[in-house]
Amino acid sequence: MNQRFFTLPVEKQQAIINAGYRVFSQNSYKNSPMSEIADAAGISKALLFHYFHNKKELYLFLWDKCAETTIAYMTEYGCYGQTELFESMERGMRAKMEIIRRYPDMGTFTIKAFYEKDEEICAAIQESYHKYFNLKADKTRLNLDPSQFIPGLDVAMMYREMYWASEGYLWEMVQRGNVDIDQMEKDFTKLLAFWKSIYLRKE
Amino acid sequence: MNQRFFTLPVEKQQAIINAGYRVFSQNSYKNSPMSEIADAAGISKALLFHYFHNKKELYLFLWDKCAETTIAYMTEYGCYGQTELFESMERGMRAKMEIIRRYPDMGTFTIKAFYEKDEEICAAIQESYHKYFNLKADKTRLNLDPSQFIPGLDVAMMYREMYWASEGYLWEMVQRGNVDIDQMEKDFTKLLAFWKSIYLRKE
DNA sequence: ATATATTTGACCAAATCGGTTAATGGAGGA
DNA sequence: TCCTCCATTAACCGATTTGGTCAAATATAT
Repeated sequence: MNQRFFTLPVEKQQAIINAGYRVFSQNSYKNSPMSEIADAAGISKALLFHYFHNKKELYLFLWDKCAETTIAYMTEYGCYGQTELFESMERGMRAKMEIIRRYPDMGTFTIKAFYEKDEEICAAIQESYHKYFNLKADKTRLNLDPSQFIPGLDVAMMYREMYWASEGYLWEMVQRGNVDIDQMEKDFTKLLAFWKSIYLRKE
Repeated sequence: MNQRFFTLPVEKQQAIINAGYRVFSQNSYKNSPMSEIADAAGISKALLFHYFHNKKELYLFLWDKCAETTIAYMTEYGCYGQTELFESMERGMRAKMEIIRRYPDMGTFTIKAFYEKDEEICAAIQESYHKYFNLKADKTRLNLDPSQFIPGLDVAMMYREMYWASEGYLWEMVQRGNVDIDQMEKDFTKLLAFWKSIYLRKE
């Protein structure tokens, strides 16, 4: 790709990136026209091809950007090395919401890219999968000492359930189109308080 | 549309319907080629146009089929008029899983269609929205007498949380591609038991 | 064999695709 | 003021694909 892309104003870079995420997340690779991405970014198709020499290059750039961005935000929000369950959950959620704020369609793109069938790119995607493999939450470090929870609680099940609920919530929000981050903050704070109120052992 | 479509063997009808749901749920309306749908259904493009005279007609047929199917399954599984919370939750989930078994991509199509921007169809979609509006779970009939739950429980929050978790779970499964209904049954049974174990007041 | 219904390959004009090229226009330095 | 440089684009390219048609081929039933 053309390195001059990085000298563009950041807002313009993000406009192009988000346009790519949007179109690629709403269509298969084959059925995602470069012209539509250019339109969504507010630039001409020729300029898009000036920065990314072909469609595959743009797609793989966006793919790498996913891993890079995720790691960056997870690090910034101190998600790694957490030992306390709810603290870990909260930091993870805040990192995710911040990513959604900057790149609303990145999450959807990531999943779609992972399952993309087109032979022109699926090889390259699967090859670099290890970049994502590393991110898998290191639950091993979590302190899941049962004594902090209500007696007889199935801790593993609780963990899965909380994960599904937060995914379901985020998915509902993203699907809706324009995401209201402030509302999401409030909702998630309430959700977290709710979890604590029912799962933690009361004195 | 050509009424002879309904004289086809049911499996063939479903193959065509599922092909439509698949392609339309993975691409925007404009970027969904009829040829791709025909290929996915295992028939020729000409035959597809024989049953559905144009793309819009097929799309709107599939849209109506969503509402019709949902109502049919919800009725069959006795989802309406339930008063007990977990019973209602279980029946709803089983109906949804059964829909996924027959039409794996219908749910994704429904949401995508609802937010579709293409002016050729978005008018027609929004117009017939009332068909879906009726389905909204009639929570009013639910018996949410707090005495059955653990003391101090935020019942509304519990309800939302359970909804998000089941949506998040289903979404994860559908996204994965080939859905394993048996596994889903097991997972959901465990999930339901878990909810009861933590939310219901113990004697 | 004949009549009828199902299914398709081949075809169409028009649009769109990924990608290129030559030109435009504006900012900065001399 | 003129020149250079570079971001930006309109116009263009050949190739492919699009939504949609049609006549012919095939299967089915009588």
